Amino acid sequence: MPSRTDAGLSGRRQQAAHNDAAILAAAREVFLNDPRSPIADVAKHAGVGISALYRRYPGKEELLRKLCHDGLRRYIAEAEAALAEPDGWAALTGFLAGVVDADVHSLTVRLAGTFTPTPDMGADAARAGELAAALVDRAHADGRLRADVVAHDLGLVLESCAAVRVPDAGRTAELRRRVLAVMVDGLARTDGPDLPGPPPAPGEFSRRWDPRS
Amino acid sequence: MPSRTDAGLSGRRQQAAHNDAAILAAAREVFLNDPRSPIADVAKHAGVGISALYRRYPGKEELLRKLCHDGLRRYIAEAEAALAEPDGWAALTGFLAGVVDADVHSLTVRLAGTFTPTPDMGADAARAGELAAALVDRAHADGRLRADVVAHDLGLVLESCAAVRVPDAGRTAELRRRVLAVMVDGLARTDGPDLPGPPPAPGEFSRRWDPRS
DNA sequence: GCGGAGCGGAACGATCCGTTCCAGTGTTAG
DNA sequence: CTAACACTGGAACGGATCGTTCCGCTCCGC
Repeated sequence: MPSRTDAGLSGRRQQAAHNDAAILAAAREVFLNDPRSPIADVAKHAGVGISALYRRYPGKEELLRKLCHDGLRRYIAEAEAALAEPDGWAALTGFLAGVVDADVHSLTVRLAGTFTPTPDMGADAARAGELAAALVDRAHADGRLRADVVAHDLGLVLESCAAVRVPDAGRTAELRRRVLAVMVDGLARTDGPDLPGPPPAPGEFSRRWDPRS
Repeated sequence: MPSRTDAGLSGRRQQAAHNDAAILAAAREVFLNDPRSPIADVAKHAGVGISALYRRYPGKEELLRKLCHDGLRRYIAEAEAALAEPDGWAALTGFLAGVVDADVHSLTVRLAGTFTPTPDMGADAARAGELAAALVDRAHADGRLRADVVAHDLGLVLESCAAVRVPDAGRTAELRRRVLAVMVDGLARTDGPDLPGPPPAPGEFSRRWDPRS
């Protein structure tokens, strides 16, 4: 065995490790573009055959689950990193920008429903919710966040930003930043009237993670 | 023949007229929920058989085209109605609210690409673009609209709002209004920094209407 | 040199969906 | 009153799609 870690491999093993990454990257790109894409498109996009894919994942569902769970973990990581920021308002806006840039919400939202979630994912989703609530609380404490904004409004904001999509990925990121800037300024307005309608309820967006149906 | 108009019919003709409306309403609901729904779902949802559908439309594509074109016409009507408003800012916000409430953007955007557009639709799309530009110009003239907002930013806003979707249609409308309120306040901010990134270019969103591919 | 891990891609079977077709039914013209 | 017939519901068909399996090949690693 060449080494104890996966680094510094050569020959066949190196190609396998490369394919690992290529398949995941291709899957992200393809399924982000259209969650119902055939699995063959992922293989083609990764420049590998279908076998290389089925060697790593038992089926399509497992691949989607992994992609989605990775996105959820990234969401949590962004939230934790943001909470390290001392300024509550900067933490919140930085978190939103990070999640939007990483295209995490597309990953989790657009893929949800295409597979049956695991209990693990439910737990992570719960943790993500707590972190988001903490970010909102801190922003409120700073007095910079519109008073009647609740934690679940973040889901609304992220979903809205994720909807922006053009063929070019880089351009998509730019346009999303633009939309986010508008929304952040809207969230920052503290002298305006109350937001209309009942705020989003907990179940309205997180139901996707219930391990059923 | 019972009458010269379609009003006041009876018997079989009345049922036919009723089916006309039921099919269109069902198609709107079903295809809005998922543009790739099978045509049989539309018939089931309308409480009619598949024949009733094929009697009215030569195929699925024509139905989608009609739905989409209707949405586009509604967009134009909303814009024209808004332009009658003397206050430029109220015209713009009223237009946005009208389009969001009517779920027009979902209708046009989510259905685009599922059929080949007609030249007529291209012309209407161009007119819609002109009206949107006029609304933005007037809001700018009032000094209430953020300076670096361009006409095509409206597409961004509408697309973002249309992304909000929960199983219940009424609740969806409420949540969209909430998101729109945030964005409108963001658009109203005139003392902030410039919006990031190059603004949306004309072709980036209207390409859908080109009668090709 | 050899065993086998890893691979590419053809083949298969199931499912889905648009469209066609046919038999039934109530209406309306004469 | 009755004979067309406009309209309908839904079964049946054929084509397309897609997830998965399988087979033969290559080339690393011992």
